Amino acid sequence: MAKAGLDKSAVIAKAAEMANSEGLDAVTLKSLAEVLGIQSPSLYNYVGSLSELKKELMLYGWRQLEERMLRASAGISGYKALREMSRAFYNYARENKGVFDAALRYNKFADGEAMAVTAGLFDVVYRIFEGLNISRENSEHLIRTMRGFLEGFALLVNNDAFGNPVSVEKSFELSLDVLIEGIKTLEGK
Amino acid sequence: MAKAGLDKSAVIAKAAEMANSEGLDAVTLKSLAEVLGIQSPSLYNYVGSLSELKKELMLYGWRQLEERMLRASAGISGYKALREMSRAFYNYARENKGVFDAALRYNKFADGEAMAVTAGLFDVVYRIFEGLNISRENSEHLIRTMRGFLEGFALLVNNDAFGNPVSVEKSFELSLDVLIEGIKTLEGK
DNA sequence: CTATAATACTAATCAGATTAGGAAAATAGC
DNA sequence: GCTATTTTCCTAATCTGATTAGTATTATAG
Repeated sequence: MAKAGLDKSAVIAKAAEMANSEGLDAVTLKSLAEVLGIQSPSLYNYVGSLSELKKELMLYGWRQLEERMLRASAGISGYKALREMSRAFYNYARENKGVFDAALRYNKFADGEAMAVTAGLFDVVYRIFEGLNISRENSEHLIRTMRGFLEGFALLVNNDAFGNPVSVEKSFELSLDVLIEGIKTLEGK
Repeated sequence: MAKAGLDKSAVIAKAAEMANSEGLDAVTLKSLAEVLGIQSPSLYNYVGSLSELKKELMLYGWRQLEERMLRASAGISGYKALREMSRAFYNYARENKGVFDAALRYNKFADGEAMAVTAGLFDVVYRIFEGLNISRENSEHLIRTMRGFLEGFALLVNNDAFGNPVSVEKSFELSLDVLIEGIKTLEGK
């Protein structure tokens, strides 16, 4: 029995790949082990349990999302930054359905880990709102507005929940327009 | 073996109750059968499988949501109606975590059934936007904006994903303010 | 009062997670 | 390079919960 030369991050990465191509529920210890060429009990050398694996997938997703969003907003500010970050979020969700699904489903604040992973992101968004002359308190509310919209919209799209043929891309852009116009009324408040 | 006097809707209702009190994942055929006082294989007289049961729970949720939202907007129009409907949605999600969770997770358009259940709701929302002199095309986009926000925000709240102590109720109200101000810029377009 | 359908049950089977115990490969320290 | 330790992997076994098969009993239709 030659060793497979795996490590924890390789296992998570393969699980992410599977989740994206076949759906989060298709990731079982059994199926993952098979793809990795080992027996399922051997996976316990890398993760403590299936639910821990899913949690790792959640953190993996938030890390990648943060990275993409920070990159997207680098060097710009104001509404343009907000828009670019939002698009980066949406694009990631579209291109990584399974991981995004995990990011949402296991997005419990309880354990604090997810919070730590995205702390940098929050800082940037607060700074954007600061630049727009929006009070800290309102920024806290607005972050929730944006999170709610972005996560909900992406979830709906990924679930094919929008039944009619109207362009989803256009809906996303118009939604950002609407949100931004609304946020403008809070400048200086 | 005296018959339990069950029927499909009683089974779904009990499953809903369990989902709300113990979480959607706590609803298994085993646990549900136990609560109903029967053996788990007997459940197959009412539902075809566990996943069918979950789908029924999803439809059950959308039906209740529709009913509450229609009631909330009866007799009013415009932004007031939009606000009341949104609050009804939010309150339902807060008070029925498990069922709401099912409503989101199984909210695939694919099978059309979910669509049929909420068709009446859509009609009303289109009418509200019509009353605001917003074009049909923009209404289609705006419904998606609202759905995205409402579903995402409620999901985040239910998952305790908002880590800081700022009032969530206030965030919800301010979010509605922002959305409505944004929508106002589309009147007549 | 019978024929049929509906509702339960028990006994099995199956899939997948997890645990236990042990062997081979890699690695650390000498 | 050699031995002790750790790591990685395996097989065998257990457990939980879904699902199927086959059967008995209760309700209901006529």
